[in-house]
Amino acid sequence: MKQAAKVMTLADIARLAGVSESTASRALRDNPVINAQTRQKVQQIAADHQFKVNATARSLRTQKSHTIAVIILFDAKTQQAISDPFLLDILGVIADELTAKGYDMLLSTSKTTDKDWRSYYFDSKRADGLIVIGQGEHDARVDQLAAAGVPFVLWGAATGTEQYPVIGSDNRQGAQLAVAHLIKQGCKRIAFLGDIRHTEIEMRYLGYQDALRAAGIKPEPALQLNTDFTAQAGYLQTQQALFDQLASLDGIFAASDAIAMGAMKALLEHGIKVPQQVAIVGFDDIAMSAYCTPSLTTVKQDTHAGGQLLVAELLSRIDGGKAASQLLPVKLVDRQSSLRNST
Amino acid sequence: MKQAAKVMTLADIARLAGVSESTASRALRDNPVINAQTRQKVQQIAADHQFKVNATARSLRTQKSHTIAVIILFDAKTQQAISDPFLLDILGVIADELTAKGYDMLLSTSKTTDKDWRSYYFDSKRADGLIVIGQGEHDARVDQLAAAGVPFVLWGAATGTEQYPVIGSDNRQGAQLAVAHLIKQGCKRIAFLGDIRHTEIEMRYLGYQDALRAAGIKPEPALQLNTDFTAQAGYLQTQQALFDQLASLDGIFAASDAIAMGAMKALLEHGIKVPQQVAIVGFDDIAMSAYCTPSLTTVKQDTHAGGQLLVAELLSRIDGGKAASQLLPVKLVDRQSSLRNST
DNA sequence: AAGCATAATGCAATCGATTGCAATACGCTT
DNA sequence: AAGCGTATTGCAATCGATTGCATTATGCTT
Repeated sequence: MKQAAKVMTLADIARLAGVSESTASRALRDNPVINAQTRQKVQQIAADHQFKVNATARSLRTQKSHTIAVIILFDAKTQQAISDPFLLDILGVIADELTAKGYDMLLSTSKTTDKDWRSYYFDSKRADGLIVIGQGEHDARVDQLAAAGVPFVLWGAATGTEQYPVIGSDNRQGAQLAVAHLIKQGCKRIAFLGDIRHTEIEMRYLGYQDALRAAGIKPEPALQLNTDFTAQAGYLQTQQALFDQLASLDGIFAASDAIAMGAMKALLEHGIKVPQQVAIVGFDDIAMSAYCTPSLTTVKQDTHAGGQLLVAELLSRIDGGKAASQLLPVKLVDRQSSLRNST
Repeated sequence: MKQAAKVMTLADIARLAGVSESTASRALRDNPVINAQTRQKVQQIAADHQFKVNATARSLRTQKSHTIAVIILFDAKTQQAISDPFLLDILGVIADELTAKGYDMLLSTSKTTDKDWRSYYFDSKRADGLIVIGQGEHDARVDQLAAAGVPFVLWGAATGTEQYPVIGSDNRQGAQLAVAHLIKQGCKRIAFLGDIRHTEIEMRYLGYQDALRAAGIKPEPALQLNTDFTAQAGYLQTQQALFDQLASLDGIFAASDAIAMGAMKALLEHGIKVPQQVAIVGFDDIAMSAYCTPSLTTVKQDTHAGGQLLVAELLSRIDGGKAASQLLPVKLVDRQSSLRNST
């Protein structure tokens, strides 16, 4: 029993059913040109033997692998995305959606994968299409995919100039909501912690500026502090800001919840009361945000809808349809870190 | 340029090199039966055209897909693992290690995948082997893989009775270290928050009991509280414990950092000082643990070594070698949540 | 020059599922 | 019974890379 038995092929199933291989193949696929009785018979025999067709043989013949490659794209110099709960959320949804649609999912990260995605995944028939998560700092490989007409979609921020479908949250509006909320809580001098060299963060910075201007506050460039996507970076950057005598800060908008938590830790360590002295808002609504102390006000991204859309748009594209960029709504989730009871 | 050009095949490369397809194939693989000059010539032409052999054709002929399926196994009724940073850490390492070894990684979750892993992944040649992450509550599919002789390894807790290789941290020792630390900090009555129906957590409970007994403290069954792997479950369970008049609690050992953070939130909300009144230790050392307030004492699992070992053992097995269960060392990382300065 | 050993290469079969088209079977109408 | 139309099935080719074995080429020795 320990020894792997010889794996059955379609030929074995056909023999047991007393039909040819081609009939067995068509019957298994429920092709109506085959008589219903024959179909049922073949399918039963296959089920009895837990038979699955050889996927590689099928892929070679049909020129379709029924596999999607998902690539997590980030900078070699940042460790952020790899442990970001937001990322795992969206990966889980993608995996489940692909499974439901009969596709397998290949996963890799751009950290160690310097290969040409087109030839490696698409031309060599490993995958029928690609989902790229993240934009890094404008990776040329994404442009190459688009130029080559490879079916793919990207999770990130659409600027409107891309030649490929981008799906992502309305970063600009999310940031605007967050900063408007901080202003409403009485904040006058709000720092922005995030790396605007990333398109998504750049859009959040625009929303930050929108909210400031709408309140008649002139944005100060010195309050925009490039920060990697880790709690550690948020902590160190906030410590630096306090040392740099940005002591008149009364608000922080962080480009991610991880950054926000690090910043909050630095503030509390300096005896600064959150939110009374400095209020904080993050972005993502990861599961932990409700359970840190104080709980974190944040902008919620709908990872579920995002994952579903990525899959739906890509499969539409693969099936010959069009894939369009889409902007997902965001929502402010207010919690302790920003609520000053200043009604 | 937008239109996908016809994909080159090995036959095209062979024609350009002026050799047969079999020579081209052998040359591309650097087979020494082919003259070095011929090899170099073929390889150069392939590189000039960014040529990759058709993966499905190769798999069919060689009977090897060079793909590993990674399955995240958890209960349908728990949402835990899907957003656990610990999980993403280990997935990232596995992905990178497999890439480095020339393998692709398929990812799926057991939530929506009820298929027979043997026939779906192994018999149908989608994958050469499997890595299963987690044990859930003794999933029969794992036993079936072992019985069928499918090459796989599992991340979890080894009880010593498994017929397959299990790789995981020394959960028992980790818990023992954590609880011994709490006792050293003066804790007398320590709750255990975790679901012992999971083997890993059961081992942690054994370590918890070991430490209590070593200190001459009799373990109280009422202090073991089944808790799902979420911060929310930790929060609710701790609130319940406080309501149940477990007010004489002075320590909490949580089976994961997420649970610990939820528990800490509940304590702080009740005005209970951490660690002065109740000290807390978690398990995992996720990135956030250092940045919550107070920072969380925890048991560090070496996800990097774990991911590497999972891959190494599985590939050894696939190559005809033996794969052995391995226990990884753990380490207590002490931080604010448990340090009472009670020297 | 002939013979032998070794190096290098190519032919053809193989892997297992699918599918176009031809052949066969069946049912109905005249 | 013959003819026609439709349903059902099977043959054989195909997909593209790999590899066993035969063939050819080359170099060395006698």
